[in-house]
Amino acid sequence: MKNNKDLPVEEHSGPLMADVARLAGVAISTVSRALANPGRVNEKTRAKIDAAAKQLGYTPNAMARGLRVGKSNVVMIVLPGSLYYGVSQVIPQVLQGINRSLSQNGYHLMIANLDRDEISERHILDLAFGGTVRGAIILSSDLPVDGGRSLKDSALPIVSLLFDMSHAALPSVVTNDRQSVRDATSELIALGHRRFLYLAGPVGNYHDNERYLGVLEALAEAGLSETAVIRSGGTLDYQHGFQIGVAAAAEFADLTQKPTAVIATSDDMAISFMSCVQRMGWKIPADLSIVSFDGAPVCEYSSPPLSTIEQPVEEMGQLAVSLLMERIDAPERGAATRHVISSKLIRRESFGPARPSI
Amino acid sequence: MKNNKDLPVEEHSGPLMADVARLAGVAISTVSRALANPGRVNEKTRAKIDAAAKQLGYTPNAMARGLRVGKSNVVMIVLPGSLYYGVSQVIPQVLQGINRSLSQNGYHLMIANLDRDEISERHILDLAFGGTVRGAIILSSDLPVDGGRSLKDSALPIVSLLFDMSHAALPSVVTNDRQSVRDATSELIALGHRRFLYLAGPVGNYHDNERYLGVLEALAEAGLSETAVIRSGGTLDYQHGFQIGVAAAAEFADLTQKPTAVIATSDDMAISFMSCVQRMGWKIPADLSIVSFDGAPVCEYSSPPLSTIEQPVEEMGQLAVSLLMERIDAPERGAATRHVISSKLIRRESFGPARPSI
DNA sequence: CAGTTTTTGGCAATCGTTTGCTAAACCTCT
DNA sequence: AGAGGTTTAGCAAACGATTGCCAAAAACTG
Repeated sequence: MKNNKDLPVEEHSGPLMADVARLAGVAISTVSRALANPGRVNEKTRAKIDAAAKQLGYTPNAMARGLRVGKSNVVMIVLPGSLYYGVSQVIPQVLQGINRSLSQNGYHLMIANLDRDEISERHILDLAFGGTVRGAIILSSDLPVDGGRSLKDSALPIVSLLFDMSHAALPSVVTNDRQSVRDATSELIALGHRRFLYLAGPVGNYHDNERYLGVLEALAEAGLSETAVIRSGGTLDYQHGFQIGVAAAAEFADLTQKPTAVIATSDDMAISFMSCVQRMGWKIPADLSIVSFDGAPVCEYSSPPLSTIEQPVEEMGQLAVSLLMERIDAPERGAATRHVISSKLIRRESFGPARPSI
Repeated sequence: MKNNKDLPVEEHSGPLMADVARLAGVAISTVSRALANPGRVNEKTRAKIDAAAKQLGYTPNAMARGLRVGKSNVVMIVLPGSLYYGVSQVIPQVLQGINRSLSQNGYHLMIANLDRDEISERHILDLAFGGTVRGAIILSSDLPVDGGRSLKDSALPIVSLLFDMSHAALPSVVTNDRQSVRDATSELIALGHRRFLYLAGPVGNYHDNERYLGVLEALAEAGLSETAVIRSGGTLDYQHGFQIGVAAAAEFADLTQKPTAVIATSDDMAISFMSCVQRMGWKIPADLSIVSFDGAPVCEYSSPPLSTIEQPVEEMGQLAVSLLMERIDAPERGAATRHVISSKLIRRESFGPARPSI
């Protein structure tokens, strides 16, 4: 094993556990036990070993360990297409929170982008089935499939974030999209608004569904008809939020009976919508109230400052991680619970009482 | 090897290469060669093997392969603290571009957050020295150190992105911060501006240095004194861009001799500054011209639309990846080249001729 | 059909660590 | 000093793939 015959160099990599053992004057198995198990080795020798390891700058080979014990310390996050883009900052904040929590648990974060193409799906499945990752957090309503393999029937612990996938047996961490939009809408109704414009995400999308239902519920509760709200958009993905807002502004300009309040499902849409509509001469909030979703920091600095429903993404990310840790530690496959963390409306100047008449 | 004595179950993981070999009726070494080497095996048997692999849903174990061949297919990106936050979207776009390029090269992306604390530095070094990652792209001007280990003297191929670290023997991909700011400043001078306010990033920061130098160079070229520019900020990190802008607005209000043009080193600062200053009654661009840096999409929708120097971050990310691939393939340790990709000023309504007099 | 080339099959070593085992070494306490 | 209990050494077998080697088999060639 250590008879490196007559090969003088071993440039390939750093010091091995055998080197540490030799320097510390102990057996290799003792080193292994000292570094991994807490109590199985005497304190004095452990100190000796630690010193030797530090002196050599020894770092255990993660792949060798992973291969042996059959597990890795990597978690992957599956992100839909380019959900980056724009301003909403939801994804970066999520990454931030998740990465921090994972670090504290001794895990690393790997990014897997779920584009529509076959190759990215295969990559994700390779990670999942190739033993590279120990668990996954997904931000998408459909799991990748390739050939005979599917994330769904992998033994990998998975937690869904932002999307409610508890029906698919995945523990899910979501915000109360519907309720928070419903509350916001009710508030607008209380301010006298009776006609609404809803800026939609892609039709069929979980968030768009929920938020729109929130609007409808508020209307119903107030005894208003569903015709009180006009849907705009629905074809583009959230990543094209700005375009959606621009298009919606044009649509708004053409309406004969103008709504007095706008509910946007992302800050991007709201920002570009507001900008366009102001350029056309409408006053916010005098002519038109606007409320949007996400809670991007920039909303505070638009003119007027934009009211938005803030998602506690960092907190959600942390919860997702701790759920994942539970699943990893105790792989009992029951109880796909749904955890809701409430968003809250940040009230700013972009909305106010409805204009008396239109 | 395959005499699993009398253990009935092997739930641990999916099918092995041995299973594929058995199903395809070939030897295990043939399977290995078929899946890795392109030409070493007959086309017919390779097809048989592929079919068997697909039927079983076989995925090679990445850690076993990695251990054997001594390399992984993971690249890590080292991000400074929480550079996320805000609106500038530089980081998310960088991640996007890098991840896409890496995927095309068969690599995966791992995120390593370089917070100030010791634990995160250790994590990064564990990744580097533990054989987990094959290369690194860093977005920071200082490399992590822990105990006797330092990224600097690891054999890991590293490429620096956004920061010029060619002096530290790292190939670097940067934009022409200085030149682009200089050009923008010159343009403002040509419009009659003679007094400037510069919204600074943290003092000592590479980008802040470069961009400020750009301003100074433009002033010098026009025969103006350095006193023509007032620096504001310099204490907070870029992640607190909004706060910097707010503080700068207050500072601006107190100035007895007002500048007529503002040069901000990030979009965040510019946005919050503009918002505050407008609220105080100043008109943009009539009273004050503003130009900022980054090229966040949202700038198009502020009021007035914000002029900004757009960094081609996606392109820079791609270049960084291809440089890294070169380093990986040919680990000759020479030529730490510096690659510059030009940013360009996007002219919008936030700047114009200087107000006749102040 | 013999001779040559291409393709496979087996075998075995290897990557660096973990872990079960037995026996030896050490320590503590009467 | 010997009993009883901890620790450690040393050995060896994993983990799942890659790879060099040689012989066997198959496929071509003339």
